[in-house]
Amino acid sequence: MKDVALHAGVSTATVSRVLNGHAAPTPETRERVLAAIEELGYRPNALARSLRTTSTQTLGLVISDLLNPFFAEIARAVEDEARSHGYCVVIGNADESAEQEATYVRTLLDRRVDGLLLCPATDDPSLVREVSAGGVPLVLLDRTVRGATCPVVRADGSEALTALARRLVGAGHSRIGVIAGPPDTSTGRERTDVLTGALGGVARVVHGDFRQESGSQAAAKLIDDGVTALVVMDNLMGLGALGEIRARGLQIPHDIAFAVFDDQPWFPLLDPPITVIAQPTVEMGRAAARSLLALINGQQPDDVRLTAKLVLRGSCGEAEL
Amino acid sequence: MKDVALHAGVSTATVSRVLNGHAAPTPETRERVLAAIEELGYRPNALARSLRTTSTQTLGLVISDLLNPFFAEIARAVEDEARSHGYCVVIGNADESAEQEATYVRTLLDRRVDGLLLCPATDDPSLVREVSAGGVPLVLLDRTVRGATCPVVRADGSEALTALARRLVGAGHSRIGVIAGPPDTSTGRERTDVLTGALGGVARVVHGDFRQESGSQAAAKLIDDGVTALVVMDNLMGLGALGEIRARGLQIPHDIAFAVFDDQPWFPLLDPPITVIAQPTVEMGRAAARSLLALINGQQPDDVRLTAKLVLRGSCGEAEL
DNA sequence: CATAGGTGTGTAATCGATTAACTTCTGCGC
DNA sequence: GCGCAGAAGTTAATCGATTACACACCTATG
Repeated sequence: MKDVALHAGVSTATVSRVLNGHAAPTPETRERVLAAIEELGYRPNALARSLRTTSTQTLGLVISDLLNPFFAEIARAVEDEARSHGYCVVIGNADESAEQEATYVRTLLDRRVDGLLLCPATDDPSLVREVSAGGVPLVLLDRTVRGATCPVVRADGSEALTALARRLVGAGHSRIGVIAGPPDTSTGRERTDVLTGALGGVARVVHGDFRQESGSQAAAKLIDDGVTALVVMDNLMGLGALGEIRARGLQIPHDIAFAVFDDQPWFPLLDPPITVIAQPTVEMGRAAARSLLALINGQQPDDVRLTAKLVLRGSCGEAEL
Repeated sequence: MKDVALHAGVSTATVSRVLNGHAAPTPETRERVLAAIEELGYRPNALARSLRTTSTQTLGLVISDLLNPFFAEIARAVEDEARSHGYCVVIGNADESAEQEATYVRTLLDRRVDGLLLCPATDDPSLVREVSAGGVPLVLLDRTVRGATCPVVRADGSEALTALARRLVGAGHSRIGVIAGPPDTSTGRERTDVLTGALGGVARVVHGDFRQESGSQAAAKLIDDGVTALVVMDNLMGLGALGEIRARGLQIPHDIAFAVFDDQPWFPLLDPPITVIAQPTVEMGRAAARSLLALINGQQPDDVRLTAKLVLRGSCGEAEL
């Protein structure tokens, strides 16, 4: 920057003003400075700027698994929305581990992100408190924690789950397997509670860890237990469960009815296509980014609750109804 | 930091020395400083540190599409490897657009990443030159550009493609559709060249843009053209092509043989399971990160060329052979 | 007992920007 | 011709770290 100033025969202050579109400089001076910048191929150092202004124009996003298309889609949406407001997004992969999550959150805070979007790995509120204590704007996404005091953006699947339960029971299933998420995540618990509530006594619940492998294991257990329908609470576990069903040569929906929470582009391609509860991932990501930006600008955004929708495709024997 | 120094009754220099595990401080001083840090909940400002040291301990990764599981997996691997060496990764989403790619690259450079990993959207070398001119370590991943002078990490599918071609021709197909990537990407061209070369005159090539929609359109065109086999050069286009095949009620492999470049976890679940050429994504990501770190440390890593493997599953009528 | 050599700390310059406060210059009114 | 307002630009402090150099103190040595 000093070089540019020298080259243009002005002071660094003037260069800075030109760069930031500030009040003062004469059109003529401005030209000279821009020419010098061009000629020297100068690019301002974002670190120095941020240090001075205490604003990095960056949001942090900590998710539990980049490989899960659900989170990938959310990340993409967050990024789009952020970019359209001049912000960058730094993504952190917690790998469903509370420790890694904490590590990432601290790293991001150390780098002075202007705000943080978090999909908490567990419902333990201590990390959230730590962030809030540091005064950094925080929005929770997809999952919440106990006694959260910050805005939360999530999808509400109650209606869809209830409708699904009604359908399964109506179709005569009297032993229905539920592959749930970890009981220490809000989504793991809430979805399961709603579904088992709606199913009455016919539900058999096994908890997985939101990963493919746990899906197949849980499916194996439930099938051995004689269930005639399987509802899986996450797409990766759904993938695992499907594998197990295939491996055993069971026919969907004849031998077993099947449904998954969270849609995937390839679900319609299976035979039969998979019935799902689809979450509005893009809207969730955008809404979360918007809430965070509002928070950064000193506003107090409300919680956002979007509704997930039941999409009937055939894997629960809809044709037969 | 000044507060910590005051609190511990030492100078900021000493605090810094304790923080960085430097030679000097007495165990006793060290204790006092650590206690003060603890008490005040002090965390060093990474921006200031980076400004001073000109090292951010951060790698930039610019990929063309986070929603493509292929890139998501690579990103994940890069991140793992980087983290294990104490580096963070900032991911940028170019959306298969050269402009956005350039924007992201510049943003990352402005933030002074220590090195850059790039999956170039086109084979135009100007952006690569720009980065190199800035003296920032750069490694290309998955794709290369014309006259690249930096290390490149990619998967070689020649053998697999040749084997696949032999199989299809051997099975009697005389009109084989190829859905290729954009001709201005190195992978788009090279894979297609190898395959069409091995197929002789029976290939019908349509170029897509690595997105689902273009896959269905290309498939429609080729099927109308009467092909009896379809090879798709990327998993997203493969998804689109599959959709088109299903929509037309065609049976794989009876009515049409089908294969995809790049494996996906759900391909084995289809009926029949999809024959693919599997790329070693995780190894690609790790290797790229390692090459970049080597470059940062002043070494001169070689290009890395991993081999993609043909996985026969049935969608090309393997059972009948 | 002066002197050299080590140790542990402190002082202050530095990284590259932003910006408050100040200087200079121009033009205008009386 | 003097004073003064307002515009254009400069000087220098600042953000929060790192680190070269200086300094004080201590011990071993000739």
